[in-house]
Amino acid sequence: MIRARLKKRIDHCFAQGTELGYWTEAAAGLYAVEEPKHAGQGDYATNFAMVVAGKEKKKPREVAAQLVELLAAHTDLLARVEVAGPGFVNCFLQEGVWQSVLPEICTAGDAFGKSDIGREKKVLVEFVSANPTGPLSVGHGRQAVLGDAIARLLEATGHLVTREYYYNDAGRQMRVLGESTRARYLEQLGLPFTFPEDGYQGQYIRDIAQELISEQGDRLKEVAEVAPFKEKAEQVIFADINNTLARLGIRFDNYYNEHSLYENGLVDDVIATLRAKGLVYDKDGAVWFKTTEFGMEQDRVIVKSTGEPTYRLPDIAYHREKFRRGYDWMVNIFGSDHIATVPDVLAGVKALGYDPAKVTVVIHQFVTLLRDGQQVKMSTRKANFVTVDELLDEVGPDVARFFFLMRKADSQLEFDLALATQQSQENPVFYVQYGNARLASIAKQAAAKGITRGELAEALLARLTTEEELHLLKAMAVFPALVESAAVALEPHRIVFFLQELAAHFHSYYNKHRVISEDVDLSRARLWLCEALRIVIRNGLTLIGVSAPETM
RNA sequence: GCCCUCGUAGCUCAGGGGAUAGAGCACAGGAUUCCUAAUCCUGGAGUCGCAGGUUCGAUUCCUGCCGGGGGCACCA
Repeated sequence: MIRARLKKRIDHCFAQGTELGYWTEAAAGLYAVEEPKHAGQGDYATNFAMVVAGKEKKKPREVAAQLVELLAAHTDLLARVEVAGPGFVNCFLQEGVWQSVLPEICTAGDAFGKSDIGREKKVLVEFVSANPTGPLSVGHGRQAVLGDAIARLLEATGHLVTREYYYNDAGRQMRVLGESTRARYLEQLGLPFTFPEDGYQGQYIRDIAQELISEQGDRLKEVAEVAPFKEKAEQVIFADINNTLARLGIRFDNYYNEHSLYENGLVDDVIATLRAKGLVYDKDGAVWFKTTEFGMEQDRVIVKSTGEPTYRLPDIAYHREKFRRGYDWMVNIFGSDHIATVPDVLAGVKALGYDPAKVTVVIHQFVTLLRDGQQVKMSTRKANFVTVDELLDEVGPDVARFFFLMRKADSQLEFDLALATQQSQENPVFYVQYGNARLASIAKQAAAKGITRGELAEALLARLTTEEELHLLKAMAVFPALVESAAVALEPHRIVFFLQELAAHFHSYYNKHRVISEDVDLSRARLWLCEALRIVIRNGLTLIGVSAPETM
């Protein structure tokens, strides 16, 4: 917020300079105002002179001098301006500027960090989308938390968000699930059975079979259809998945069933539409989509010679429905194993006359799980995977969420169970939460001693002048811009890193300075500082769906 | 073979066209008569995978190579 203020002034100087003939408008919008890495280089620095000099073929130092001259009129904001290094202009703010962030934060409260840059754009965030064939694995967990945090960021920045779970309960996978369940059912009744070659081997299938036996007895032993087994399994597993998601604090607005696309003729309609456009042809008994028309190496089958569609076709139909439902932006969270489906679907969208640029796919890499220092290889079929439920039993939702968001989506995430469980008191999430608890405790202590913050307008915020206090004020001032950039980039890990840094600044401050002292004015100013910190930490934690306990 | 992605401190990872590349863990030492020690302070640690190119300036962008992961089906 302070940076934006300074940027405006520099933009103004740029315009003045063009009028004065110092430079042309060639460098408009190309220079930046940023925070220097090192102390002594000012509160902010701009590469203005280097960028302008590059365009004008001038010497950066000369341009810098001209900018300094123009900035001299802004003594209300700037105390001092220096030219440094190859031509950086370092800006030192007037005292009191940083303190002005406190009233903004404290007045905004829960709203601090929120914005309306989304302009009520309708966004569909699709994530998890696991078919109900088994419990959610740790990999799904990462996706669930990532998707939900992205949705929270978008909501905080003024987007109208729908969280959607796309699933299919009609495909081959589900048939195998039903057959697996029937096999276990017969097995547990002591009857002859054949377990499907690629069946689901998890214990949960046995549990479902047992449930069927206690509900139905052996009444299903002669049933030829797989339907009753499949339906039972689906119902139990979906309930389980939803329960897991609820434990993570994740709730979907909509579950979209792939099967409904067939029932409503939407899949056939895609073929018909593409065929009418000449983008589909028959070969070897299959139906092909001319993806080569969209820059791909080969055409793709969308209906197999058996008459069954491939996954691409309903995926394309589904995405068309997203457009038809009126979304302005579609965000898909996929695991890296689904990366290959993306170009096909985007080509389909384009072929149907919609703008693929409105679809953003966030690909996240796998979770590598370490148990006892050894990597656990996971496979859904063989059921030797760690479920999100098991993880939650061990570490709880706050730790799980925080850990899943500690890495950017592009990076593989190493989840060390030994670290997350046995040494949980050393987890970074507690470090941040402890900061919040300390802040709450300080407020309580102050109240117990009869010291209140008093009116914000009357607080002597100018008393906040220590290096640590200025660090904290600067850090908090960045928060709204951080939330915006994290939302636009769909990168919630930035919030996690910010929180860790802010908490570190606060813990350090706490150990060096006393908030509550004999100096009542100073105490009050510092209590307001703490109040602002509490707001920022809590708002940040809320963005990633982690709780902010007041005692620990 | 082709496509995507990653390669930064002993380990796990941030960062990213600019001025001296950061954090946590681990390791060593220290801090509490006082607001929660789940905290803090001090210390060492790096050819930013390799080689070219673009640029006033590259760890960051481009190309190639090497290495890890994922994907290239009439599986999803």
